[in-house]
Amino acid sequence: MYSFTEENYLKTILKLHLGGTQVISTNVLAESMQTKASSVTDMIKKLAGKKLLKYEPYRGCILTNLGKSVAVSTLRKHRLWETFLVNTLSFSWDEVHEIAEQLEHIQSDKLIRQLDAFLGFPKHDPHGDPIPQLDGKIAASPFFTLDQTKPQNQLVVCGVLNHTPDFLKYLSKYGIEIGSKLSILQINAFDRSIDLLLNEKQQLNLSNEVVKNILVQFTHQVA
Amino acid sequence: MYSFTEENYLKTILKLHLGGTQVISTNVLAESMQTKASSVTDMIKKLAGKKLLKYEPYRGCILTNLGKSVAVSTLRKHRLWETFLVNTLSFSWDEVHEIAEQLEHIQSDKLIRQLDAFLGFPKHDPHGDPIPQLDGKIAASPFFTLDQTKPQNQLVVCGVLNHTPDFLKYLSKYGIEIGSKLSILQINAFDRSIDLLLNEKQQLNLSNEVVKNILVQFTHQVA
DNA sequence: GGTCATTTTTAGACAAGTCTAAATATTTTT
DNA sequence: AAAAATATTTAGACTTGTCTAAAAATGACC
Repeated sequence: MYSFTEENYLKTILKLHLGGTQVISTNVLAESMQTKASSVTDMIKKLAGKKLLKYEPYRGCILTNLGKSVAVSTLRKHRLWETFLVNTLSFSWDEVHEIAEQLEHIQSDKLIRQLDAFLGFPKHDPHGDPIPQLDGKIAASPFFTLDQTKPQNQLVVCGVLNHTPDFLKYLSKYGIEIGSKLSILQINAFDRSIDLLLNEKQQLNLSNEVVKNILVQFTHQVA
Repeated sequence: MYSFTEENYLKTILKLHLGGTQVISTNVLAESMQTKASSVTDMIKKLAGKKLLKYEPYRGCILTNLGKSVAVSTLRKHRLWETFLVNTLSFSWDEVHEIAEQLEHIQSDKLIRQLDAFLGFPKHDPHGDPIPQLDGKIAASPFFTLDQTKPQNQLVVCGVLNHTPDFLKYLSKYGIEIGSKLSILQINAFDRSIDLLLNEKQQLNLSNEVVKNILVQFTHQVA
């Protein structure tokens, strides 16, 4: 129905919308897509022609409901495939993004329905991001970032905001993964780093840069 | 590494080779690829330039070892994905070809290794075709077509030669599937149709056209 | 409100893969 | 072995998505 490239543009615009931007400028989109502004202008015109987004020259673009539904569906496929790769094929969370970028474009509604059922209708992907449901609804994340915590909080790691392999490998090195238990010992005001106890045995200090990118929730809640 | 289109050409040429043709002519390839001869000439030149096949103008082409290894790898991916769709995601054997045509182009060696392991290193896909192994070896099929049988033979259905949804649905209608047991009652000389007993209870007559496209082996052997 | 810097669009070109129509080889027929 | 039929290749054009370089619009500053 839509090409790989069209789906990638729509997905990127959706992510920028979800990140809080109403109107997406050509340059911002070019940056996100790792391409040139002139290429973006061409593609935006094409997508506007297909009623997938609204475009005002020199102003930027906004997804239409149609465009949003295509983008959400692509995001749903991406996150389901990531879940499959980690849960079923034993990949680690830093290896799956590239492969899911390819798999998300496979065309078959039944394939995705069956995959969803096989995985047990998961609510979150391996990075803790919510998986859009069939009706297009994207649950608000019940998680918050570790830099919003207080001393003595008992937390569980639920996801990350930075998905780069470098960051994910850094966490793996310290044994931090989805489900890891964190007890906050102290928040250091001068550099906003956090001292904590990992899984009730290992004491660690994490920099603010790391802490900002870790999603957590309180221990008593259930994912 | 290679584009979807390049992989599809190589895979199609390999299938024609496996069907017994040494040198593949432009028109035959155009027919198989559902495209025009002029397009085939262009692509063949390109593939020859990449050392994937040998091409003599007006004569035809033959895969090189390099081209063969790419084609076999694509065929391996195709058949592993078909197995996954049927065994894991509950698809029926007439629904999987189209989806596997897309999935076979996903680029990740690790993905295929993990998928193979998850499926338990299957030897045959859901149509009974051998799955090429990692080293590139394609097992000769131990199966023969049902029209080569004799009365009183006890057989098991192992695959089909015709993969069209129409044919597969026809078989499904009579309850014939991989593993079905067939007892040959009589071979009718005038139309070469066969009377047989399906799964020890249902008597059937199958036309020669159908019988030619069903792969079987003797009951005592193990797939 | 005019000048300057920035952002965005346009114009023209390129690569991949396809097509039609015309030209050229090859094979078959006589 | 020449004529006719068939197979194959070439030439030129089209589509999708990209790029560079130049032109135009926008916004900021004084």
